[in-house]
Amino acid sequence: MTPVIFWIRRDLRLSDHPGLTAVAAMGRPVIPVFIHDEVVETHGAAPKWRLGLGFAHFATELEKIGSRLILRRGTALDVLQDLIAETGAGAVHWSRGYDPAAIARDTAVKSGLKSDGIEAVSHTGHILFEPWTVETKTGGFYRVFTPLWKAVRDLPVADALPKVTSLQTPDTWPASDNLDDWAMGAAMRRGAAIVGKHVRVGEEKAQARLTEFTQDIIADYKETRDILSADGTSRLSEPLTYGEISPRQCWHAGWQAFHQGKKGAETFLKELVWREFAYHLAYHTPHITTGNWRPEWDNFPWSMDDDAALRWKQGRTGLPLVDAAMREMYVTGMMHNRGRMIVASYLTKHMMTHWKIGLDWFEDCLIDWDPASNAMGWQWTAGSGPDASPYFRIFNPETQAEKFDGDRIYRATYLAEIYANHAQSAEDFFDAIPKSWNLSATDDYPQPLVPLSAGRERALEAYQNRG
DNA sequence: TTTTGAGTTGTTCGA
DNA sequence: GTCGAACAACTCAAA
Repeated sequence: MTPVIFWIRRDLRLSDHPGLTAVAAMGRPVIPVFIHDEVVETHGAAPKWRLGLGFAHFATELEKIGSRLILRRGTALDVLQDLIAETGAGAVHWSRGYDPAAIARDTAVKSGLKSDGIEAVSHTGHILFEPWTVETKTGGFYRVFTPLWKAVRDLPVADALPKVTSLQTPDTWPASDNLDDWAMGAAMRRGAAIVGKHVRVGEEKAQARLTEFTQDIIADYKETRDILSADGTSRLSEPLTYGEISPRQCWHAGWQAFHQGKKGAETFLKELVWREFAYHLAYHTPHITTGNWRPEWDNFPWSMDDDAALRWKQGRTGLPLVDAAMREMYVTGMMHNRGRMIVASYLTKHMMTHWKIGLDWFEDCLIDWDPASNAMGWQWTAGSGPDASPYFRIFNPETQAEKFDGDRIYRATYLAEIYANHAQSAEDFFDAIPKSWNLSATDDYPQPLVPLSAGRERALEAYQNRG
């Protein structure tokens, strides 16, 4: 009866957890371990900090069912080999990842363990449909969203599994690092206390949000999800990122709402499939996370990380809606979906700045950062990605403000220079930012960094003449 | 193999 | 103010 190591990564839940359910059923002691490994090492400030909150909370959930979460730091394979030597474990199980960094790490771990004679098993759970199981009629993977949606929307999805309520414990627990020593929030110079007011950590809150969303919000989701100041989106991206809720539970809840006649549910289900699409693309074309998905964009005259890009990061472009959205992200760790499109369009089109600058900044700031969705979203906006936006689709931040923030509530929440001390969030921004930015709430609001009309014309011409 | 229809999220202009 | 067309051409998926 040798112990089994369950390697926890982005699957911080007890409900509908195929891997954990499988090891619980093996009748052997289970040692859950989280490794601060080579992938975690590279995370941006906010995702890393939020991940720390996530597994600290999950550790307490494991303790409630009589288990523990062992913390170790180092290269994943080395740490696992050490733990196997210490505990006599004969197997390591984990939930599969699909982005290039996870795949590279896990491939090395699997072959290393197998050559040691250790059983290494990966389980499903992070996405709905395994990328290699969804194919076009001619045998390739989908490069366009709508055909993928039509292909998967009626596929069977297994029922959610019941919550794991007990795990056998080993005779002696291996030593664990002290979480505080890892300083997961060390790079959060923007003030974890401020962003901390907005995070929702753990499975219980995720389940409650799914219930609230499918009961009260989903019916009008198609319309209200676009209103910037409304509570009209699912806000499930944060727990989905860390596996605090399973996509399968979201899928079934969405279909249930749909069958109750809540029309907006279909739009929500499509959003879940967009998440699938991003992971399938990351799996089949891993370069999507690092370079232009369409190589013909490699010679486009992008600006890089210059003073203009800094002003975009600071929310000082002079376009109120762009700046409000950038500050929403800085203060809350989240940005409304429509805000993401608007700031991305302004950066890549009006400013003609490389999407990679935006991708990296989002990776540093977003508590719901997801490697696959972030890459797909930026390339979609820039036009360099699959199923990309046509070159002439350039968001006008003023028109968008009229349509989706007509009452100015969203802008007023975050822009102290224009809407003086209107809301706590505007003050929080100036408390959170680095001193080196040298910004104050009483500064004059700047003129537009790139005027809308001229910027649009310039982008249209450059995009048209590409290649 | 060839053909056909379609393709997340927009803006502007002119009738 | 409202509405349809133009903004391009190409790739993708399926028949």
